[in-house]
Amino acid sequence: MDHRENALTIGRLAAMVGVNVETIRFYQRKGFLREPLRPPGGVRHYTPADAARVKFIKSAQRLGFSLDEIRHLLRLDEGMQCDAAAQLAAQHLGDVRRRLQDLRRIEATLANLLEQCGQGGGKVTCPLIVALYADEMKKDYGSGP
Amino acid sequence: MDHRENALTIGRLAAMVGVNVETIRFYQRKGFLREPLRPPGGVRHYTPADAARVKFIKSAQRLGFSLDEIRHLLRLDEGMQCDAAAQLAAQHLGDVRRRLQDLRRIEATLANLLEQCGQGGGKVTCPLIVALYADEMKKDYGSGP
DNA sequence: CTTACTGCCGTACTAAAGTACGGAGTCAAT
DNA sequence: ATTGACTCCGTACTTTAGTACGGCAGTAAG
Repeated sequence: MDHRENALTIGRLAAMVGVNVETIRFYQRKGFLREPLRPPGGVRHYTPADAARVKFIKSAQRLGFSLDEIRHLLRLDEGMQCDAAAQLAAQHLGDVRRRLQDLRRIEATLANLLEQCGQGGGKVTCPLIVALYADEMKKDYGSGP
Repeated sequence: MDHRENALTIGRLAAMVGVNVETIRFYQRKGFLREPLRPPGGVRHYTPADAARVKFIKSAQRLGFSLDEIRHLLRLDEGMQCDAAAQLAAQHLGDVRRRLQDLRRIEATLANLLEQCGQGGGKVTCPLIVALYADEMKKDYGSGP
């Protein structure tokens, strides 16, 4: 009773979640998706659960998790260990906040530089470039990765 | 009168700016650094200007410019075209702000999720994981790349 | 029956920004 | 003069997240 008409083939699954077919195959190779049921013909067909899983992956990526982190999350999902997931997420939140700080600093610097660029009408040297060269004095190299 | 004692060799330059020797060579291959003076022996030695240039690159990277963008910046530097540099920077500022927005959204979501994780003491399902699965409903796939 | 469309598969390729390696050559000091 | 550290050079490898390619098989329509 598995009328193949509306079977969820790889192509349909891919279209459904908005990814490339190759991406599905890639996830499978990497173990993010289990090998789905495969009736005699050899054509895999997927379940809505598979679609959900891929969507999960994509959602987590949108939240900035790497595939490696997502792999953990999925493992946790299998066991539903809330606290472990929360810990992972907390760690990730820390990362996100650090990146946020960096970006804010960058934004301020760039905006500032651009403002100066606009102002100095008669100056010969570009404040942006000068600032980048000057920046070297204010940073300590060797501490950062 | 180039007493080799304190000549800026590749190793010293690298240590000075806090990068790997191979990175210097890499920059050279990619045209970010000109081939430096090379007295008979074959050992390059660099000038403080080279160090400044590498530091420029690293500073710009800290501001989130890619090497490709930095290449432009450096070309502009050679001609000191302030307005072109400003335009490039403005464009980049736009990028930075977009990334900032994304990150802020991510931060809010994660923080929210974590808060819920802490609250629900007796719940079986993890809000984080559930939310990631649920997230699929709120996003439109197919519009983004 | 032929053409077209999918699906399946392994393999190879992409981009970015380096890192690592192995065999020479060179330099300063012991 | 020989050691040990450093340089030079080209080539190959790394990571992340996929994409692309080319050949073959099964199904559906004309």
